[in-house]
Amino acid sequence: MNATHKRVRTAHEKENCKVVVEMLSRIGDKWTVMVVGALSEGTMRYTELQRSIDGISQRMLTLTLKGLEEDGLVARTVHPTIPPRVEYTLTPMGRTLTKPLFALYQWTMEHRPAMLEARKAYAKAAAKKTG
Amino acid sequence: MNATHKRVRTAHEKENCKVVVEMLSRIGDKWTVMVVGALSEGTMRYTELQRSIDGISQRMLTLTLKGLEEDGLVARTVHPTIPPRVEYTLTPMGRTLTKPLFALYQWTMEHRPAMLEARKAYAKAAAKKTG
DNA sequence: CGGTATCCACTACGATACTG
DNA sequence: CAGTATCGTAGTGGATACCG
Repeated sequence: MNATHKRVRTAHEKENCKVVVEMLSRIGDKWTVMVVGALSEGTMRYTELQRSIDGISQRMLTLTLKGLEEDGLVARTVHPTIPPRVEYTLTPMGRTLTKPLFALYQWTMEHRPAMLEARKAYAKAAAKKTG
Repeated sequence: MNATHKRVRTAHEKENCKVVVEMLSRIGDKWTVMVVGALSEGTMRYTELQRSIDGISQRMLTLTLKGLEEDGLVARTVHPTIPPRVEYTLTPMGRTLTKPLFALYQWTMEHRPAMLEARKAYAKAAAKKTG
């Protein structure tokens, strides 16, 4: 609180917002969330991931895994056998990410129906104006 | 827990993952988070938002606000004065969104240093390989 | 003031082909 | 099996100009 009528400083001040945005751009994209989700169930091989994540291309799987590895969220282990066996697993830090992701999941489940409703209502209102 | 060595069913099963992804694609993008962050401090006018969100274009501000309004997360109030005065505010549902966003913010603050470290280490390791 | 409309650059991504 | 390399395209978003 301060003496003026103005706001208190919250977590949503500009600077703080930017780091969330920065994070979201790295971990909040479609494929990254899917990969983290898949790996949250345990270690997986490249092809397993590809099969378990519907619609992902080799290119995107590779890029996504590289990004996660670069950020220290996923560990890559190569078993130098023939044929090669490469396993991916969440690092301890990577595992902690599932918690806020789960918070988002809960929020989603709780509010998705209302949002879908809102969208229908919005569409209806727009249609009324147009037609 | 179940009898097999396999996983228990978690929030990260494919289907559930998809709704999180779907949500993220609507509320997880750069500008949406910035707008929600700005509005978490209270009602704001269009131009105020534009000034407070660094680098946003009119186009994106308008599109983002429309999206949020469509989803029932932001309410738009037009005061038919001259010059016009349009105010945006988070709906009750919109305000609940700040909570999981805050969880993400906390995670970010906690793990960002480690991630930056990891990235440096990764870059160094890559450089060593290349020569 | 609070937008809309148009254009255009950039990039993200899928498809495809090839490799150790 | 686990990738890399290349290409074409569709969508994203900034810049600019204009409107009620």
